[in-house]
Amino acid sequence: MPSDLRRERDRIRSERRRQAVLDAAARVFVRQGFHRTLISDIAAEAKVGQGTFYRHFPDKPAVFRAVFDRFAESLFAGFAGMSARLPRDAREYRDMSVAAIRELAKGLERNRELALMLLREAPTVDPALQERVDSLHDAFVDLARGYLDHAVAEGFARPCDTRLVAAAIVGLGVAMAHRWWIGRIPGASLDHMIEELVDLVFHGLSR
Amino acid sequence: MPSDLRRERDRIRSERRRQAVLDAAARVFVRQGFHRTLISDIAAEAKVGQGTFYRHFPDKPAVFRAVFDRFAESLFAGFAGMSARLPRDAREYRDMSVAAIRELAKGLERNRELALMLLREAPTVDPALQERVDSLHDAFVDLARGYLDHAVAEGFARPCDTRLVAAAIVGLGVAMAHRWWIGRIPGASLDHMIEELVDLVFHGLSR
Amino acid sequence: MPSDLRRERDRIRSERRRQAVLDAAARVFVRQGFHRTLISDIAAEAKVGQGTFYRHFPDKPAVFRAVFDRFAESLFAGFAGMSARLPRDAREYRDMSVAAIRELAKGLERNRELALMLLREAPTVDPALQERVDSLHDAFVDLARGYLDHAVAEGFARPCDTRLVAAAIVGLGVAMAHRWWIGRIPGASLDHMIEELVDLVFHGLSR
Amino acid sequence: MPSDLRRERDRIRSERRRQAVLDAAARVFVRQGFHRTLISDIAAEAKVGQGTFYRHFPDKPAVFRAVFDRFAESLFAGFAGMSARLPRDAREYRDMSVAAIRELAKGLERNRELALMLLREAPTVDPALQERVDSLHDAFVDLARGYLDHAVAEGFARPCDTRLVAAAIVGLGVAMAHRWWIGRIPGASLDHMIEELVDLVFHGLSR
DNA sequence: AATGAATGAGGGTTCATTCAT
DNA sequence: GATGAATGAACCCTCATTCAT
Repeated sequence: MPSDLRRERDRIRSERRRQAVLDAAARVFVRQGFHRTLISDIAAEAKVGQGTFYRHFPDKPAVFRAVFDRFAESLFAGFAGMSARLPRDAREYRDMSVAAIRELAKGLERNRELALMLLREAPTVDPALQERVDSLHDAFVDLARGYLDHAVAEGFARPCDTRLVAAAIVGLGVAMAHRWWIGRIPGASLDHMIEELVDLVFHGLSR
Repeated sequence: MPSDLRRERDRIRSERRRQAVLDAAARVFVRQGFHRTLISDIAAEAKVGQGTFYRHFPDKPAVFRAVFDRFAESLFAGFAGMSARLPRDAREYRDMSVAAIRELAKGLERNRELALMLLREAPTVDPALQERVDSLHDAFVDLARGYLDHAVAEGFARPCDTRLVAAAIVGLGVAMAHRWWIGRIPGASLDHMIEELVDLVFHGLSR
Repeated sequence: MPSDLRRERDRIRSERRRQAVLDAAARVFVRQGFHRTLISDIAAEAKVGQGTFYRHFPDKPAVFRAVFDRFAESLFAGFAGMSARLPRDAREYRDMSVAAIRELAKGLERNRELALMLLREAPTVDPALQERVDSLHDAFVDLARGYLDHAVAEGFARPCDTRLVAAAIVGLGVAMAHRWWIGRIPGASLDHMIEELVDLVFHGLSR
Repeated sequence: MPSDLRRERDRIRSERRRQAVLDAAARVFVRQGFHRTLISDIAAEAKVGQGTFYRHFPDKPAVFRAVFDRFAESLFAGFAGMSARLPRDAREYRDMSVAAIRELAKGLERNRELALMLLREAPTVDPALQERVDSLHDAFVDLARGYLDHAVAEGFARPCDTRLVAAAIVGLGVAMAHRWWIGRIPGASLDHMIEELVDLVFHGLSR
């Protein structure tokens, strides 16, 4: 049945188009921000007609949401492979944290402008987007809290309100990443910054 | 030629009007965000004609900037009276920090929605606004760093990269305030949160 | 009775004000044209408040009309003294024409920018103004025709459709004045131009 | 990627639309003048949306300029075929002039309202338009001067400042056309007027 | 009477969305 | 399905006119 073949080919081509528009949208959003971006800018960047944009996305917030979600997924995908082995003492715990954060930072470095843009713009796009940003944040807090609970249970860290501390750690991390990316942490290497921050926290949690 | 008296009375009345428009703008921005706010919304909220808006502000970004600046000034004004006495030991240092932060938090509580809005919207209004947010942040980092340097000099705190740590503390503070305000730190009192965070940092900086 | 005195003084002062606004309006119209001129421009130029403008003129077209009428009157006033003696031969006729036109030109030279502006702008202000420009033109045609009829009657000029020829002479005159003022008649003295044109016409009307 | 055929068809359709908007603009300008005409008037007259106007012209002065330029071109196009043969004596010269002017007048008769409007409004639209009107005038003066120089060289006309006289002739012609069109030359046929004027000038230039 | 702040209708322009080809 | 011209609602801003002081 050739029509099935044809249909499949069309589906693939359509999906490729959608990705192209999505990529273009991400680039333009990074360059101009959400509110200064016109549908025609995205279409032009993707080298398709404006009508084609509407075949793949119902409106501007929708394509922003798609950009955001794709980024969020890639972020978690980066974590999936990481949490392999649990540390056995405080020292190992600290070194693994440094390594993990370094890895995360390296991965983000490629998309830092995208990440910055999403952090900046998402809360003003839509209440829905605002919610998603907060949920993403929560997800990281939950992740951190899991590690922290383990550390407390194993006696690597002093007992504390782990939910609160996890939130603090994530908040600190996001804030510092932000300021690092916008160049407001001058005269320090990324590695130095990471070590200093991890030390601050580990020291702060030591028994 | 109008009398000086008349001119002065007009100036005062005009300033009152300007404040009324500014207040109205702040309320509408909080309610709807910058981008969903129309000039006509602001004028209606202030109960003046649209033309009156333009007598006092050249455009929407300008009134936003004015709202932002007024808030930033009130923020610093709140600090002016605080930094009276320097602490003489780590314990006093810790207690004073808790007290100061509590005070700050209480002051912000009244304007929390405004603060949230500014934090959220400012970076998408204007490159100039983005810069101002970052500078405000920097100002707090400098402030924190001053205290920190003193603490290290006096031996209350271990030596460290005070610039980095100050940035971390401010970042952590802003992030937690943010999450507290949006209700993502459930089941904890403000006082508990402040103490827990101050302890984390003080512990992290103890010798 | 002091109130009569007072009333008279007020009337004089009001009239002075009116003239000041009128002068200011003329200057601004010359500088910017009718359509680019705001009431506030006129008030500022006259150094009075906007409200004062409306005490003396109901709106913008009205003040333009007043500027126009004042100019038209001064134009005719200039002629009043001129038409003293009628010429007795063609030669005298020609010399008197040159002298009269020279006089007229000299008088206009002081107001040439005003004249140009009125010529340019009046037809687009108002149908009423358009009509007034045409009537002014007609008045000059009638004047010219009177002279012409006399010249034909006396045998200085060949018989012709004097209405048509008078219109042609005035049209030619206005057109040349216009082009002279805007600098499109380069490399000729005013006197040379006048003589050349008068000669053309007198030659054209000679028997 | 659209086919060449499609692109060509679109181009033609777009050009047709542009002409429709241009025609509509000319009609509305004639009816209401430049300054009383709204973009929405033009769009309504052309039976298109306001947005469509902006697809073809950036603003109101631009469409006026286009109307003006199209008229100016058609004016010159009318002349192209005319200046075929040069006259061999004064009589022929006179008759050819009458014929040419009659032809020109007939051609203009169809567009007399447009011509009047352009003459009236152009100088108040834009400094650029003012310049264009003057240049158009100059072009006619140059044309007339060419004929005049030839006439003098051949001895049909007496020596004179041909530039000045050419300017005078064109000025006279434009002024009379204007007054003819607005009905201020009552009781004379067009032909009579033309002959009378040509005679005046020819007589004026005869040896 | 003079002032100039206040007003809001008016009009230019943009741009998300539709739709004929 | 793809295109981009067409649309017109939406919104910003101006400025003639009014009016409280």
